[in-house]
Amino acid sequence: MADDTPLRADAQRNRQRLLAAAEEVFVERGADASMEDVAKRAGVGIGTLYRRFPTREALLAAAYSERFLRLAADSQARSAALTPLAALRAYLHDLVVQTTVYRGLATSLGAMLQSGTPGCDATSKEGRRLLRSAQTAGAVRRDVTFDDLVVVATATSLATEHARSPKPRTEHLIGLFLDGICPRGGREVEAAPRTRGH
Amino acid sequence: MADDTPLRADAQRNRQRLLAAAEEVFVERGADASMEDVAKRAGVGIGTLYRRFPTREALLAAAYSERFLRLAADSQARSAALTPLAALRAYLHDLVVQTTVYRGLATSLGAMLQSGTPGCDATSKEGRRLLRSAQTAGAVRRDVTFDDLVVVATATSLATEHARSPKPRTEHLIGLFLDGICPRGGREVEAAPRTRGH
DNA sequence: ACCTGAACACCGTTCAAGT
DNA sequence: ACCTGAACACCGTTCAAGT
Repeated sequence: MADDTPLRADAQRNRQRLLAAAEEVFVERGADASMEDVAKRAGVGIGTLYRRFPTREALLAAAYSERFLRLAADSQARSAALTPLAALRAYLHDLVVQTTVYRGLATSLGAMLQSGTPGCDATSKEGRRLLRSAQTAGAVRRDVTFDDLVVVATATSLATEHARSPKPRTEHLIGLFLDGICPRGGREVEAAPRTRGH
Repeated sequence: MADDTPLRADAQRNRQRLLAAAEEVFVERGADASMEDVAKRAGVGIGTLYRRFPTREALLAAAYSERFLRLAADSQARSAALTPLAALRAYLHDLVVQTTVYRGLATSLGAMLQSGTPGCDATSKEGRRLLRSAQTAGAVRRDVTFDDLVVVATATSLATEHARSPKPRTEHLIGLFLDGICPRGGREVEAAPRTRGH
Protein backbone atom coordinates (compact mmCIF):
# COMPACT_ATOMS: atom_id res chain seq x y z
CA MET A 1 0.00 0.00 0.00
CA ALA A 2 2.37 2.69 1.23
CA ASP A 3 4.99 3.51 -1.40
CA ASP A 4 8.02 4.75 0.47
CA THR A 5 10.34 5.04 -2.52
CA PRO A 6 11.95 8.47 -2.03
CA LEU A 7 11.16 10.98 -4.75
CA ARG A 8 13.80 12.41 -7.01
CA ALA A 9 14.92 15.87 -5.94
CA ASP A 10 13.03 17.75 -8.65
CA ALA A 11 9.91 15.69 -8.06
CA GLN A 12 10.03 16.47 -4.37
CA ARG A 13 10.36 20.15 -5.12
CA ASN A 14 7.39 20.06 -7.48
CA ARG A 15 5.35 18.27 -4.85
CA GLN A 16 6.02 21.05 -2.34
CA ARG A 17 5.17 23.71 -4.87
CA LEU A 18 1.92 21.97 -5.68
CA LEU A 19 0.95 21.80 -2.02
CA ALA A 20 1.72 25.47 -1.47
CA ALA A 21 -0.20 26.41 -4.60
CA ALA A 22 -3.14 24.20 -3.64
CA GLU A 23 -3.35 25.83 -0.22
CA GLU A 24 -3.50 29.27 -1.81
CA VAL A 25 -5.94 28.41 -4.54
CA PHE A 26 -8.29 26.45 -2.28
CA VAL A 27 -8.41 29.31 0.20
CA GLU A 28 -9.17 31.78 -2.58
CA ARG A 29 -11.52 29.79 -4.77
CA GLY A 30 -12.84 27.00 -2.55
CA ALA A 31 -12.40 23.26 -2.56
CA ASP A 32 -13.79 22.90 -6.07
CA ALA A 33 -11.25 25.20 -7.66
CA SER A 34 -9.87 24.23 -11.06
CA MET A 35 -7.00 21.75 -10.97
CA GLU A 36 -5.38 23.64 -13.79
CA ASP A 37 -5.33 26.77 -11.67
CA VAL A 38 -3.37 24.87 -9.06
CA ALA A 39 -0.88 23.55 -11.59
CA LYS A 40 -0.49 26.98 -13.14
CA ARG A 41 0.07 28.62 -9.77
CA ALA A 42 2.66 25.98 -8.92
CA GLY A 43 4.40 26.54 -12.24
CA VAL A 44 4.19 22.90 -13.30
CA GLY A 45 2.37 21.02 -16.02
CA ILE A 46 -1.06 19.63 -15.32
CA GLY A 47 0.30 16.14 -15.84
CA THR A 48 2.67 16.56 -12.93
CA LEU A 49 -0.17 17.42 -10.64
CA TYR A 50 -2.02 14.24 -11.61
CA ARG A 51 1.12 12.18 -11.20
CA ARG A 52 1.53 13.31 -7.59
CA PHE A 53 -2.12 13.54 -6.64
CA PRO A 54 -4.28 11.18 -8.68
CA THR A 55 -7.54 12.59 -7.33
CA ARG A 56 -8.76 15.92 -6.07
CA GLU A 57 -9.45 14.30 -2.70
CA ALA A 58 -5.82 13.26 -2.44
CA LEU A 59 -4.66 16.79 -3.11
CA LEU A 60 -7.14 18.25 -0.67
CA ALA A 61 -6.15 15.85 2.07
CA ALA A 62 -2.44 16.47 1.53
CA ALA A 63 -2.86 20.24 1.45
CA TYR A 64 -4.87 19.99 4.63
CA SER A 65 -2.51 17.80 6.54
CA GLU A 66 -0.56 20.64 8.13
CA ARG A 67 -3.69 22.39 9.36
CA PHE A 68 -4.87 19.19 10.96
CA LEU A 69 -1.50 18.52 12.54
CA ARG A 70 -1.66 21.90 14.19
CA LEU A 71 -5.24 21.35 15.30
CA ALA A 72 -4.35 18.09 17.00
CA ALA A 73 -1.28 19.57 18.66
CA ASP A 74 -3.19 22.61 19.93
CA SER A 75 -5.89 20.40 21.33
CA GLN A 76 -3.44 18.18 23.16
CA ALA A 77 -1.62 21.19 24.56
CA ARG A 78 -4.69 22.70 26.15
CA SER A 79 -6.74 19.64 27.05
CA ALA A 80 -5.00 18.92 30.35
CA ALA A 81 -6.07 22.28 31.71
CA LEU A 82 -9.69 21.76 30.76
CA THR A 83 -12.66 19.70 31.77
CA PRO A 84 -13.06 16.72 29.41
CA LEU A 85 -16.28 18.25 28.10
CA ALA A 86 -14.71 21.68 27.65
CA ALA A 87 -11.79 20.13 25.81
CA LEU A 88 -14.17 18.30 23.50
CA ARG A 89 -16.09 21.49 22.87
CA ALA A 90 -12.93 23.39 22.00
CA TYR A 91 -11.87 20.58 19.68
CA LEU A 92 -15.21 20.63 17.89
CA HIS A 93 -15.00 24.37 17.56
CA ASP A 94 -11.56 24.21 15.98
CA LEU A 95 -12.65 21.43 13.67
CA VAL A 96 -15.53 23.53 12.40
CA VAL A 97 -13.37 26.61 11.94
CA GLN A 98 -10.72 24.66 10.04
CA THR A 99 -13.31 22.99 7.85
CA THR A 100 -14.49 26.43 6.86
CA VAL A 101 -11.23 27.80 5.49
CA TYR A 102 -11.81 26.14 2.12
CA ARG A 103 -15.33 26.81 0.92
CA GLY A 104 -17.22 23.65 0.04
CA LEU A 105 -15.03 21.41 2.13
CA ALA A 106 -17.62 20.53 4.75
CA THR A 107 -19.15 17.79 2.63
CA SER A 108 -15.84 15.95 2.34
CA LEU A 109 -14.78 16.22 5.97
CA GLY A 110 -15.74 12.63 6.70
CA ALA A 111 -13.90 11.26 3.68
CA MET A 112 -10.89 13.41 4.40
CA LEU A 113 -10.47 12.14 7.94
CA GLN A 114 -10.06 8.70 6.44
CA SER A 115 -7.46 9.68 3.89
CA GLY A 116 -4.54 8.39 5.93
CA THR A 117 -2.65 11.69 5.90
CA PRO A 118 -0.57 12.29 9.05
CA GLY A 119 -2.69 15.30 9.93
CA CYS A 120 -5.98 13.51 9.41
CA ASP A 121 -4.87 10.56 11.49
CA ALA A 122 -3.69 12.89 14.23
CA THR A 123 -6.93 14.87 14.53
CA SER A 124 -8.99 11.73 14.21
CA LYS A 125 -7.01 10.07 16.99
CA GLU A 126 -7.20 13.17 19.16
CA GLY A 127 -10.96 13.35 18.66
CA ARG A 128 -11.42 9.75 19.76
CA ARG A 129 -9.26 10.36 22.77
CA LEU A 130 -11.29 13.37 23.88
CA LEU A 131 -14.56 11.57 23.32
CA ARG A 132 -13.45 8.55 25.32
CA SER A 133 -12.24 10.79 28.10
CA ALA A 134 -15.51 12.72 28.22
CA GLN A 135 -17.47 9.49 28.28
CA THR A 136 -15.35 8.08 31.09
CA ALA A 137 -16.01 11.26 33.04
CA GLY A 138 -19.73 10.71 32.56
CA ALA A 139 -20.06 13.94 30.59
CA VAL A 140 -21.10 12.35 27.30
CA ARG A 141 -23.50 9.53 26.53
CA ARG A 142 -21.94 6.16 25.86
CA ASP A 143 -23.76 5.59 22.59
CA VAL A 144 -22.08 8.55 20.91
CA THR A 145 -19.41 7.65 18.37
CA PHE A 146 -16.63 9.67 16.81
CA ASP A 147 -18.50 9.49 13.51
CA ASP A 148 -21.38 11.24 15.22
CA LEU A 149 -19.05 14.07 16.13
CA VAL A 150 -17.89 14.31 12.53
CA VAL A 151 -21.49 14.60 11.44
CA VAL A 152 -22.00 17.40 13.93
CA ALA A 153 -18.91 19.22 12.70
CA THR A 154 -19.96 18.75 9.09
CA ALA A 155 -23.41 20.13 9.72
CA THR A 156 -22.12 23.09 11.65
CA SER A 157 -19.55 23.91 8.99
CA LEU A 158 -22.16 23.67 6.30
CA ALA A 159 -24.49 26.01 8.14
CA THR A 160 -21.65 28.35 8.93
CA GLU A 161 -20.38 28.64 5.38
CA HIS A 162 -23.55 30.31 4.24
CA ALA A 163 -24.30 32.29 7.38
CA ARG A 164 -23.87 36.05 7.64
CA SER A 165 -22.48 35.91 11.17
CA PRO A 166 -20.67 32.58 11.41
CA LYS A 167 -19.09 32.96 14.82
CA PRO A 168 -22.20 33.04 17.04
CA ARG A 169 -23.97 30.53 14.84
CA THR A 170 -21.13 28.09 15.32
CA GLU A 171 -21.28 28.51 19.08
CA HIS A 172 -25.04 28.13 19.08
CA LEU A 173 -25.04 24.90 17.08
CA ILE A 174 -22.21 23.30 18.99
CA GLY A 175 -23.91 24.22 22.23
CA LEU A 176 -27.12 22.68 21.00
CA PHE A 177 -25.47 19.46 19.99
CA LEU A 178 -23.32 19.11 23.08
CA ASP A 179 -26.27 19.62 25.36
CA GLY A 180 -27.91 16.84 23.46
CA ILE A 181 -24.96 14.65 24.10
CA CYS A 182 -25.00 15.15 27.85
CA PRO A 183 -26.67 12.46 29.90
CA ARG A 184 -30.00 13.30 31.53
CA GLY A 185 -28.63 13.04 35.05
CA GLY A 186 -27.29 16.56 34.89
CA ARG A 187 -24.12 18.23 33.86
CA GLU A 188 -20.65 17.32 34.94
CA VAL A 189 -19.34 19.72 37.57
CA GLU A 190 -17.14 22.29 35.90
CA ALA A 191 -14.41 22.19 38.55
CA ALA A 192 -11.46 22.67 36.20
CA PRO A 193 -9.46 25.91 35.99
CA ARG A 194 -11.31 28.87 34.51
CA THR A 195 -9.88 32.19 33.38
CA ARG A 196 -12.98 33.99 34.60
CA GLY A 197 -15.52 32.86 32.00
CA HIS A 198 -18.33 35.33 31.40
CA MET B 1 -41.78 38.60 -9.29
CA ALA B 2 -44.35 35.90 -9.88
CA ASP B 3 -45.07 35.52 -13.58
CA ASP B 4 -48.58 34.16 -13.82
CA THR B 5 -48.88 34.37 -17.60
CA PRO B 6 -50.35 30.99 -18.52
CA LEU B 7 -48.14 28.83 -20.70
CA ARG B 8 -49.09 27.84 -24.19
CA ALA B 9 -50.48 24.31 -24.37
CA ASP B 10 -47.36 22.72 -25.86
CA ALA B 11 -45.13 24.57 -23.44
CA GLN B 12 -47.17 23.34 -20.53
CA ARG B 13 -46.90 19.78 -21.81
CA ASN B 14 -43.14 20.08 -22.16
CA ARG B 15 -42.90 21.41 -18.65
CA GLN B 16 -44.70 18.37 -17.28
CA ARG B 17 -42.54 16.01 -19.31
CA LEU B 18 -39.43 17.71 -18.01
CA LEU B 19 -40.57 17.36 -14.43
CA ALA B 20 -41.37 13.68 -14.84
CA ALA B 21 -38.05 13.08 -16.57
CA ALA B 22 -36.16 15.02 -13.91
CA GLU B 23 -37.75 12.97 -11.14
CA GLU B 24 -36.67 9.74 -12.84
CA VAL B 25 -33.17 10.86 -13.72
CA PHE B 26 -32.46 12.42 -10.32
CA VAL B 27 -33.59 9.25 -8.56
CA GLU B 28 -31.36 7.14 -10.78
CA ARG B 29 -28.28 9.32 -11.11
CA GLY B 30 -28.46 11.71 -8.18
CA ALA B 31 -28.95 15.46 -7.93
CA ASP B 32 -25.93 16.22 -10.07
CA ALA B 33 -27.14 14.26 -13.07
CA SER B 34 -26.53 15.71 -16.52
CA MET B 35 -29.07 18.27 -17.66
CA GLU B 36 -28.87 16.84 -21.12
CA ASP B 37 -29.93 13.45 -19.78
CA VAL B 38 -33.04 15.07 -18.40
CA ALA B 39 -33.85 16.82 -21.67
CA LYS B 40 -33.23 13.63 -23.63
CA ARG B 41 -35.43 11.58 -21.32
CA ALA B 42 -38.17 14.20 -21.65
CA GLY B 43 -37.85 14.17 -25.42
CA VAL B 44 -37.24 17.91 -25.71
CA GLY B 45 -34.32 20.04 -26.77
CA ILE B 46 -31.84 21.19 -24.16
CA GLY B 47 -32.84 24.77 -24.85
CA THR B 48 -36.39 24.05 -23.76
CA LEU B 49 -35.18 22.81 -20.42
CA TYR B 50 -33.21 25.99 -19.83
CA ARG B 51 -36.16 28.09 -20.91
CA ARG B 52 -38.41 26.53 -18.24
CA PHE B 53 -35.80 26.02 -15.53
CA PRO B 54 -32.97 28.53 -15.77
CA THR B 55 -30.90 26.84 -13.10
CA ARG B 56 -30.43 23.31 -11.85
CA GLU B 57 -31.70 24.45 -8.45
CA ALA B 58 -34.94 25.60 -10.02
CA LEU B 59 -35.44 22.24 -11.69
CA LEU B 60 -34.59 20.37 -8.51
CA ALA B 61 -36.97 22.43 -6.44
CA ALA B 62 -39.78 22.03 -8.95
CA ALA B 63 -39.24 18.29 -9.28
CA TYR B 64 -39.25 18.05 -5.53
CA SER B 65 -42.37 20.05 -4.91
CA GLU B 66 -44.76 17.09 -5.01
CA ARG B 67 -42.71 15.08 -2.54
CA PHE B 68 -42.69 17.98 -0.13
CA LEU B 69 -46.39 18.58 -0.54
CA ARG B 70 -47.02 14.99 0.48
CA LEU B 71 -44.61 15.26 3.40
CA ALA B 72 -46.40 18.31 4.76
CA ALA B 73 -49.83 16.72 4.30
CA ASP B 74 -48.78 13.47 5.99
CA SER B 75 -47.33 15.38 8.89
CA GLN B 76 -50.48 17.41 9.39
CA ALA B 77 -52.64 14.32 9.19
CA ARG B 78 -50.84 12.49 11.98
CA SER B 79 -49.70 15.33 14.22
CA ALA B 80 -52.98 15.65 16.12
CA ALA B 81 -52.65 12.09 17.39
CA LEU B 82 -49.11 12.62 18.61
CA THR B 83 -47.22 14.42 21.31
CA PRO B 84 -45.75 17.68 19.97
CA LEU B 85 -42.28 16.22 20.37
CA ALA B 86 -43.23 12.94 18.70
CA ALA B 87 -44.77 14.83 15.81
CA LEU B 88 -41.62 16.86 15.41
CA ARG B 89 -39.52 13.73 15.50
CA ALA B 90 -41.63 12.06 12.83
CA TYR B 91 -41.40 15.18 10.69
CA LEU B 92 -37.62 15.26 10.96
CA HIS B 93 -37.46 11.60 10.09
CA ASP B 94 -39.54 12.10 6.95
CA LEU B 95 -37.49 15.12 5.98
CA VAL B 96 -34.31 13.10 6.19
CA VAL B 97 -35.76 10.20 4.23
CA GLN B 98 -37.06 12.48 1.50
CA THR B 99 -33.77 14.31 1.28
CA THR B 100 -32.10 10.99 0.62
CA VAL B 101 -34.09 9.94 -2.44
CA TYR B 102 -31.85 12.01 -4.72
CA ARG B 103 -28.23 11.36 -3.94
CA GLY B 104 -26.26 14.54 -3.27
CA LEU B 105 -29.30 16.56 -2.38
CA ALA B 106 -28.54 16.99 1.30
CA THR B 107 -26.23 19.93 0.70
CA SER B 108 -28.94 21.92 -1.05
CA LEU B 109 -31.77 21.21 1.38
CA GLY B 110 -31.48 24.64 2.96
CA ALA B 111 -31.48 26.47 -0.35
CA MET B 112 -34.33 24.35 -1.64
CA LEU B 113 -36.62 25.16 1.26
CA GLN B 114 -36.30 28.79 0.23
CA SER B 115 -37.09 28.25 -3.41
CA GLY B 116 -40.71 29.38 -3.10
CA THR B 117 -42.14 26.18 -4.55
CA PRO B 118 -45.57 25.24 -3.11
CA GLY B 119 -44.12 22.06 -1.67
CA CYS B 120 -41.16 23.79 -0.10
CA ASP B 121 -43.31 26.47 1.42
CA ALA B 122 -45.69 23.84 2.79
CA THR B 123 -43.04 21.73 4.49
CA SER B 124 -41.25 24.79 5.75
CA LYS B 125 -44.48 26.15 7.22
CA GLU B 126 -45.36 22.79 8.72
CA GLY B 127 -41.93 22.53 10.32
CA ARG B 128 -42.24 25.92 11.92
CA ARG B 129 -45.67 25.02 13.22
CA LEU B 130 -44.43 21.80 14.83
CA LEU B 131 -41.44 23.54 16.34
CA ARG B 132 -43.56 26.30 17.81
CA SER B 133 -46.00 23.75 19.18
CA ALA B 134 -43.22 21.71 20.78
CA GLN B 135 -41.72 24.82 22.31
CA THR B 136 -45.07 25.93 23.71
CA ALA B 137 -45.43 22.49 25.28
CA GLY B 138 -42.04 22.97 26.91
CA ALA B 139 -40.58 20.03 25.03
CA VAL B 140 -38.03 22.01 23.05
CA ARG B 141 -35.69 24.79 24.07
CA ARG B 142 -36.77 28.28 23.12
CA ASP B 143 -33.52 29.21 21.44
CA VAL B 144 -33.93 26.57 18.75
CA THR B 145 -34.85 27.89 15.32
CA PHE B 146 -36.28 26.20 12.27
CA ASP B 147 -32.95 26.74 10.54
CA ASP B 148 -31.36 24.67 13.28
CA LEU B 149 -33.70 21.83 12.41
CA VAL B 150 -32.74 22.12 8.76
CA VAL B 151 -29.10 21.84 9.74
CA VAL B 152 -29.89 18.71 11.71
CA ALA B 153 -31.78 17.18 8.81
CA THR B 154 -28.99 18.09 6.40
CA ALA B 155 -26.35 16.52 8.60
CA THR B 156 -28.37 13.37 9.14
CA SER B 157 -29.09 13.00 5.44
CA LEU B 158 -25.44 13.51 4.62
CA ALA B 159 -24.36 10.86 7.09
CA THR B 160 -27.10 8.54 5.93
CA GLU B 161 -26.26 8.78 2.24
CA HIS B 162 -22.90 7.16 2.76
CA ALA B 163 -23.89 4.77 5.53
CA ARG B 164 -24.24 1.02 5.02
CA SER B 165 -27.32 0.74 7.24
CA PRO B 166 -29.10 4.09 6.91
CA LYS B 167 -32.24 3.31 8.87
CA PRO B 168 -30.80 2.81 12.38
CA ARG B 169 -28.23 5.53 11.84
CA THR B 170 -30.98 7.99 11.02
CA GLU B 171 -32.86 7.08 14.20
CA HIS B 172 -29.71 7.31 16.26
CA LEU B 173 -28.74 10.76 15.01
CA ILE B 174 -32.21 12.22 15.26
CA GLY B 175 -32.46 10.83 18.78
CA LEU B 176 -29.15 12.40 19.66
CA PHE B 177 -30.13 15.79 18.35
CA LEU B 178 -33.59 15.80 19.84
CA ASP B 179 -32.29 14.94 23.27
CA GLY B 180 -30.01 17.90 22.89
CA ILE B 181 -32.97 20.06 22.15
CA CYS B 182 -34.84 19.11 25.28
CA PRO B 183 -34.64 21.52 28.20
CA ARG B 184 -32.61 20.44 31.21
CA GLY B 185 -35.59 20.21 33.53
CA GLY B 186 -36.48 16.80 32.20
CA ARG B 187 -38.53 15.37 29.45
CA GLU B 188 -42.09 16.29 28.62
CA VAL B 189 -44.49 13.65 29.86
CA GLU B 190 -45.38 11.40 26.97
CA ALA B 191 -49.07 11.25 27.77
CA ALA B 192 -50.33 11.20 24.20
CA PRO B 193 -51.71 8.05 22.52
CA ARG B 194 -49.17 5.33 21.92
CA THR B 195 -49.57 2.23 19.81
CA ARG B 196 -47.53 0.18 22.26
CA GLY B 197 -44.04 1.66 21.86
CA HIS B 198 -41.19 -0.84 22.16
C1' DA C 1 12.12 8.63 -13.37
C1' DC C 2 9.97 12.43 -14.31
C1' DC C 3 7.83 16.45 -16.83
C1' DT C 4 5.07 18.57 -20.37
C1' DG C 5 1.06 20.08 -22.74
C1' DA C 6 -1.67 18.84 -26.71
C1' DA C 7 -5.61 15.95 -27.31
C1' DC C 8 -9.78 13.84 -25.97
C1' DA C 9 -14.10 13.51 -23.63
C1' DC C 10 -17.73 15.56 -21.40
C1' DC C 11 -20.84 18.92 -19.72
C1' DG C 12 -23.23 23.43 -18.98
C1' DT C 13 -25.14 27.27 -21.35
C1' DT C 14 -26.30 30.38 -25.11
C1' DC C 15 -28.46 31.93 -29.20
C1' DA C 16 -29.45 32.14 -34.30
C1' DA C 17 -32.61 29.91 -37.14
C1' DG C 18 -36.91 27.88 -37.64
C1' DT C 19 -42.14 26.83 -36.56
C1' DA D 1 -44.38 32.35 -28.12
C1' DC D 2 -41.96 28.61 -28.28
C1' DC D 3 -38.67 24.88 -29.79
C1' DT D 4 -34.36 23.11 -31.57
C1' DG D 5 -29.63 21.79 -31.60
C1' DA D 6 -25.25 23.43 -33.29
C1' DA D 7 -21.72 26.20 -31.28
C1' DC D 8 -19.00 27.94 -27.65
C1' DA D 9 -16.65 27.79 -23.32
C1' DC D 10 -14.71 25.31 -19.79
C1' DC D 11 -12.83 21.64 -17.18
C1' DG D 12 -11.01 16.98 -15.86
C1' DT D 13 -7.98 13.43 -17.33
C1' DT D 14 -4.86 10.81 -20.28
C1' DC D 15 -0.78 9.77 -22.75
C1' DA D 16 2.78 10.21 -26.48
C1' DA D 17 6.85 12.68 -26.87
C1' DG D 18 10.67 14.59 -24.70
C1' DT D 19 14.48 15.30 -20.83
